[in-house]
Parts: sequence; C-alpha cells; structure tokens
Amino acid sequence: MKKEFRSDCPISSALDLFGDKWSLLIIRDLVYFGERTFKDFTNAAERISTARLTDRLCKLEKLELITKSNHPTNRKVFVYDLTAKGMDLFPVIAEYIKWSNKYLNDHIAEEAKAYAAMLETDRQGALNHFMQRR
Amino acid sequence: MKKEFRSDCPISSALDLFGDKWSLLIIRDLVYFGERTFKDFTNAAERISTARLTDRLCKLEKLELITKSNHPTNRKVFVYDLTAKGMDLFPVIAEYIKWSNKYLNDHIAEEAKAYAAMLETDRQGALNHFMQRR
DNA sequence: TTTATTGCTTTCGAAACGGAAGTGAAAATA
DNA sequence: TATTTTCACTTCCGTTTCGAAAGCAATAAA
Repeated sequence: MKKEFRSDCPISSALDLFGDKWSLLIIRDLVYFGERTFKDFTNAAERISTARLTDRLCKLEKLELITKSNHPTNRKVFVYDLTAKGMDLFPVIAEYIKWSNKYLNDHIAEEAKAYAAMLETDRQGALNHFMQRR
Repeated sequence: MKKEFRSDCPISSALDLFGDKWSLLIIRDLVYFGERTFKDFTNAAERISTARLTDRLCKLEKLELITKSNHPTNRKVFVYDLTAKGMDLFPVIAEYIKWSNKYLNDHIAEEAKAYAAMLETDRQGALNHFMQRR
C-alpha cells in the first residue's frame, strides 16, 4: 500500500486525488453535457484510451465525484453523472478556462472564448446554469 | 517531436502545460513565499526529487510562468520568481484550496483551513494580498 | 587549503502511459 | 432464430515518466 497524500497541503492533496491529465476532462464532459456513457467519453476530442478511461472512471467513482448507474432501457450501458462533490470542481475548471482564454487565446476554440467571456462578466450566472440542471 | 496540445479545449490545454503533480506546487511556493531558490523548493513538505525539480523549473521558465535570475551576492544561487502570467494561476490554486477545505477538511493543515475561510469571505482581499507584493 | 553547499545530472528499477487487439454479454439486425 | 454489431471493459506490449539515490563541477565558507 502506498501513502495517499504527500502532505497536509490542500493543493497537493487535491492534485494527489485528481491531478492527472484526464480526471478533470471527465468532470468537464459531465459538467457541460450531463449524463454520459463510456462511449460518450471516448468520443471526446482528446481521445482517451479505453484502458485509461476504465481506470479513471473507477477512481472518480471511489472518490465519490461521479456515480455509475444502469441505463434505464439498455442493460449493457452504464450512465455516469456528477455528485455534488464533483460538481463543486466547476470553479476550478472555470479558472482554468479563464487563464487559458487570457494566455492561450490564439489556440483555443472560438466557442470557448465566448464562454470564457461569459465567465468573466457573469460568473455566478454561468455557474448556476450548470449547477441547477439537476 | 510530439504535439503540444491534445485539443483546442482551454481546460485540456492548460492541463497539457502544467497539469502534472508538481508544477502547481512550485507556483504555490512562489505565491506564498515570494522569491525562492532551488534549495527552498526541495525543502517543501512534498519532497520533490532534484531531477524532477530541475525539469519542472525549466518547463515553467519556458512557459514564462516563472523567471530565473542570479542571486545578488551569491553567484552559485539562482532566484526564481513568478511572472504576471504565473501569478494569474492564483485563482486556480484558490479554487483547489476551497474544494479541499470543503471535502478534505479532516486531512488538511489547520492554517490552511483558516486561509480557506479567508478566501471564502474576502476572496479579493486574499488575492490582492499576494498580487500587490511586487 | 580543506570542507560544505548549491544547482544540476546520471543511473536504475518501478509505475504509468498510449495504442491496439481481444473478450463476453447484450442488443440489433437479418 | 441465426448472425452481426455494439458496449464496456480487459489484456498486452513497448514507451515514457517517475522517485530515490548517488555523483558532479563550481562556488563559498571555514
């Protein structure tokens, strides 16, 4: 068994839990699209491998950031969704967006720029828009 | 040569640049302590290896998130400091702290809890406190 | 002149990684 | 009913990244 946390610092501890290149992208998809299936995640632009996706979904479920449940009609499909704990990562994601909009502006998607502008002018509104979906 | 970005998403792009377990901790030390030397970073609680630290400092300097300069009196010491671009990661760090304070409260340091509470009640004040140091 | 410090490099075994192919159960199609 | 396709994994394998430790040259301190 390995130690779970490197220190008692809140920043390093959060990074210990989901500070990899994929976890926040799974959270992102759930924030912006709501319920997602395994297949949905594999269709994201960043092209996560199935092995990595399986691993991350399990970890995020153990951390209680997401839930896994059966599809109402199709028994071989699982539906993933955010918990309140996972939804509370929205502010972290929002700050990444704002930073990238400022410093990677010539690289990111046009629709992302528009959304970033909305985050600047109506932060609470953008936040509520997703928070109130469930 | 490998591709720099996985997609044009602002979140994944930011993670491509500094979405590892160490970069934000280096930024953290610079935010909270100001100028730091190589030795200072190795003394942080998380115990980064020297090979990893050398690698990350170079990357962060190339990204222009930090600067490297000579110590005014000691020629074998280098002094690292944040650029405005690096300082603008403070809001990201602040949101990690707030999330951890809410969900990892029984694990994190007491002084971190107090600081997180200050972030909640006087966000702009906490932000300015560091922003105005230089 | 000797010793200690600093920033950095090298080495090496372990862990994490991406990409591709394969699996079984269930669903859709014929 | 028989066949094919889909879905959520799982396995495999070569590559990259990693932590831990030792070693290094240059400078500073003693």
